Amino acid sequence: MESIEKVQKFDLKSITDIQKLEKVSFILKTIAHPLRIGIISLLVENEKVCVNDICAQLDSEQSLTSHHLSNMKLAGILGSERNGKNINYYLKMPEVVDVIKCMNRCDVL
Amino acid sequence: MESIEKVQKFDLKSITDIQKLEKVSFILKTIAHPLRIGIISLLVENEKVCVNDICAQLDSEQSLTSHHLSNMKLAGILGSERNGKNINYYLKMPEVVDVIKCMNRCDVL
DNA sequence: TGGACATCTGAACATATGTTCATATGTTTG
DNA sequence: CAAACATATGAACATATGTTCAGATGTCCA
Repeated sequence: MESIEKVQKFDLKSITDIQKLEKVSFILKTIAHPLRIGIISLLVENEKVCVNDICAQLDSEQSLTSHHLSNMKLAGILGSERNGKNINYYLKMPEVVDVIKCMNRCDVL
Repeated sequence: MESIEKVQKFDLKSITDIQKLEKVSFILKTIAHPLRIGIISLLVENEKVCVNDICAQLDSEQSLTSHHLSNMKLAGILGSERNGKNINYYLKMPEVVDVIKCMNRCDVL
């Protein structure tokens, strides 16, 4: 798909190759879920949160939340560190917050 | 899931309810695909493009491209208008461009 | 060490999404 | 009106994703 490189002519200067297009869409796909956006939102105000907190705040199932967290961690969006019995998650890719803020500005929503 | 409303305490002021969270994730999910991002990129420089143009620029299949286009149209991201034999697509939700630009700023990519 | 707590993990399943193909629709022009 | 062109559409399929459940793992503390 060499011709996708032509995209770079069209003003999104840093998107030059298909690999980048795929990385961008991969990240977007990873955060495109209500619960995940909820989690990221929590991480805007709170530097770190543990699964328990998230479940309490967002009224979500522990196991499901955990699955979503490891998914986002795997994708490089979150990091985690154990603190005693708890495991805290933090934002490793702060840019995703801007993405959500962008969308949030959307009139049509 | 009433407690998702608590998200609004956490700095993303305009995300107040689960419906909004779902709308935002719906839009993100809709654009999270390499070809679709390619199409949106084309629409940054070119106000309108037809399927034929897209297929030529992005080296994509006509039918597949058409499916993606109608999907994005259905989601309210694109609009279309016929011009003779061609059907031109245009951006109806310019905010998605900012989303891609945000991601593009991401170091980690 | 054993029990309570916090979290993860993997299997199983339901559902959604992307892709291909063959064909239909609409438009222009000779 | 027929042929050529541009595009849409629907069925069928493969694959990816989200969810639930039951149980495993790791940590703390009496």
